[in-house]
Amino acid sequence: MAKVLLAEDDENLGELLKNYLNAKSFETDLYHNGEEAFEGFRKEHYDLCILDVMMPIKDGFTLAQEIRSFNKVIPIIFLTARSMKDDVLEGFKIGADDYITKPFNMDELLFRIEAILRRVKSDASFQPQVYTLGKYTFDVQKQLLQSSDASYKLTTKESELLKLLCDNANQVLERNYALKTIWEDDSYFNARSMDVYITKLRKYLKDESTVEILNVHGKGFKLVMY
Amino acid sequence: MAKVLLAEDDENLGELLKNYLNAKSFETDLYHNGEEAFEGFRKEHYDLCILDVMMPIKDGFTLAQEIRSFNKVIPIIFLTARSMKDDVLEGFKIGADDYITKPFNMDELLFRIEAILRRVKSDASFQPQVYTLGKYTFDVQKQLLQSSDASYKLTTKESELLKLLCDNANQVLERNYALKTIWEDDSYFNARSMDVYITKLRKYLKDESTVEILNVHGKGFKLVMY
DNA sequence: ATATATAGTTAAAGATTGTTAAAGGTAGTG
DNA sequence: CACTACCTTTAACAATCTTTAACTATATAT
Repeated sequence: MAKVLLAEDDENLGELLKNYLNAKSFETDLYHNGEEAFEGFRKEHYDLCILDVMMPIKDGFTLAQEIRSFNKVIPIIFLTARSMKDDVLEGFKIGADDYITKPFNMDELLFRIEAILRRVKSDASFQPQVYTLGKYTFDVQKQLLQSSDASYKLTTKESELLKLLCDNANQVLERNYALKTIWEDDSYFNARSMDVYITKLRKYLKDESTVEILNVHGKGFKLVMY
Repeated sequence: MAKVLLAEDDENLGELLKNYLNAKSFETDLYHNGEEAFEGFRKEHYDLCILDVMMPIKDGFTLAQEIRSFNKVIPIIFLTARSMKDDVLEGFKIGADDYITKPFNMDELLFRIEAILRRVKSDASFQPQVYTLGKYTFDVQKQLLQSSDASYKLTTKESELLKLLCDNANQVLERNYALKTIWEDDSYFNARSMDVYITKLRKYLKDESTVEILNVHGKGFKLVMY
């Protein structure tokens, strides 16, 4: 069950799409402009974004840029009425995964959504994702954190949390976002559980002084690397 | 528009990849062994390297090592045969960013390339912000204020406020602006809280006479440096 | 000069986070 | 099923960070 963020200012088209996607068992939230959509993105956890390019207050490209600054991997599909090529290129520079030109067949959109999710999923399960943390390398698939001195087999939660921190290196990883991504819901106890895992991760990294997990009071955590 | 160095001894696969990447608007140069590739690396500027591990004359790992000795940040992706397992780890110690196992889907390779370039770009846009305050240096990311005599780990709020003061060094940092930036809203209590933090910052800086936080009555504060 | 608003300082209260250990769950094995 | 090993959550308490409160000092205006 994937959660979809839909940003579309046209009320009719928006509702139509939302209902269609819900019927196809994508839990879809509709926002009517870029600003609303970004707020929603920060508060909830989504697996995929569908953004209209032309929207009031904040356009789709700007929105995508902001979303990318918080999440480098979430798939983004643009809806564009214009078939202008330059705009499309602009979108891909920001890190879009696909675009679809209005008017379009909804089945076609569905097909593309499924294709992208399939690719991302198979990619994630097949492709090694490896981060460098000072002297350590962190292999997400293998859940392995190792240096020449030490090698730690991480648990699922440890690994998921460290991956999120790495994805947001040198920026604040917000508590709520992490909780909704890893724990599904942000409750008091899950938040405490997360704190316990932060302690565990800090222990693993304690002998690498160039990597540190800082707390940002009331907001979340920040993985800083020098 | 990114330039890609591709080192692959298999003529068919090499040309196929080159054409594919060119079509995806990556300007790709193909080299047929490690030695050629290294010469090319020295002559041209590339944004990313894709290296086959098994190549005649000079293998991919050795090549990567040489490339790394000249450039510590350029992303390197290895192409490896499926059988290799421990060898792959060897590659990461040299500083590879990712590896992909043959046979692979070209779309998946493209996805990895884009993901890595996105990451590198956002890393590059992150420049460590360090201010000099007399004998102190203030590292915003690390939230660290240190001199040869003392080192203070700043809290989030202390750090945010000091950063704003530094950004507005020798000019007035207005109360309302600071409150709205750091505390989200300017209320009586937040203003008082800010005053408390000004006191804290002054304490940290008290033994550095060339730096001072002045009050501008009714307006805000000014960080003056001589 | 005196009143009033603004700022300085310190300490306590309140909120969040850090840490450790025990309890509860889950998956594998004999 | 019982046993084990490991992972995750809950609980309890300590430490730290932020806000509030109270009191003092200074600046500005009447």
